Amino acid sequence: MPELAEVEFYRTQWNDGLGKKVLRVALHGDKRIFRGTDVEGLERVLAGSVLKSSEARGKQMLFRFTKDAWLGLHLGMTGKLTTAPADHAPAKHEHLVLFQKERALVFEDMRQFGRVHFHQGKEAPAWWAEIGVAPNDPEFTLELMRAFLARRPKLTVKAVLLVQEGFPGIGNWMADEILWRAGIQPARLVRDLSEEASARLWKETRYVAREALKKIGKKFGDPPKGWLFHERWSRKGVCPKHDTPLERATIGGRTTAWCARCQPS
DNA sequence: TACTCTGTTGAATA
DNA sequence: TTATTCAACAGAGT
Repeated sequence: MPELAEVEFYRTQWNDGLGKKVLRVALHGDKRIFRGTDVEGLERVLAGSVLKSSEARGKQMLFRFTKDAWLGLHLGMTGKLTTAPADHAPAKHEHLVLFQKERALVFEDMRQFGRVHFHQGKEAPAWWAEIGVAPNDPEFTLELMRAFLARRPKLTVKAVLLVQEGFPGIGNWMADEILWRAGIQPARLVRDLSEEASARLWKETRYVAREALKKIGKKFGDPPKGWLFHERWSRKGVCPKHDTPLERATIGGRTTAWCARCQPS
């Protein structure tokens, strides 16, 4: 579930803990979300450190602590960040809990497609610096997007929108929303896009990213009325513009919904 | 009961 | 190097 805007929303859920010390760390260190992570170091260093700040880039989040400690989080498909009372007992899927005096900062992830990174150093970890420019960033220019498309000519447009190096933060529902608004058939190959079509793709990518951030990033909830979002889940979904039934297929390995009338080619 | 579906992604294979 | 497929996981729905 968590795409660009939802990630931003979840990031802010730990804001109450900013400037406060972590007294104790509870975690399920054998879970998949910790794969490749120095769990022992994470536990030892974060206990006694103070949460200083946080930032989101695409679907990634980075929390900065004192002691030069950095906690990177990815929510996968079912990850959530919440807070709980200080005496909270971690539930089955609450794999990482940072206890502070007044509250517990909770990371839960039922299906464990998410990920926890721990890093200690003056600078942010290398993987963080390498994240691409997200569509809500002013640096996400038409030229930048076209340069990325040029390297993926044989992907379908639907598939290319899901490649995080080029479109950080875009996930399945946002991709469908963008293509519907841009009037592009999702199974179209990238190399067959006209100049005009790629310009529309760029414009709508930015629009959907910014609007979603505005509406969902602040206060969790559904996108505005009239978005394809509200129709694409249901078997009986119809195009918000013409009420024509939506087409459905697996494209780029993912369930895809589109309107044959709005997106003929 | 058993089988299918799911908003992610990254490893293995071609 | 780039594209495709499948598995990791847990639960809900049919």
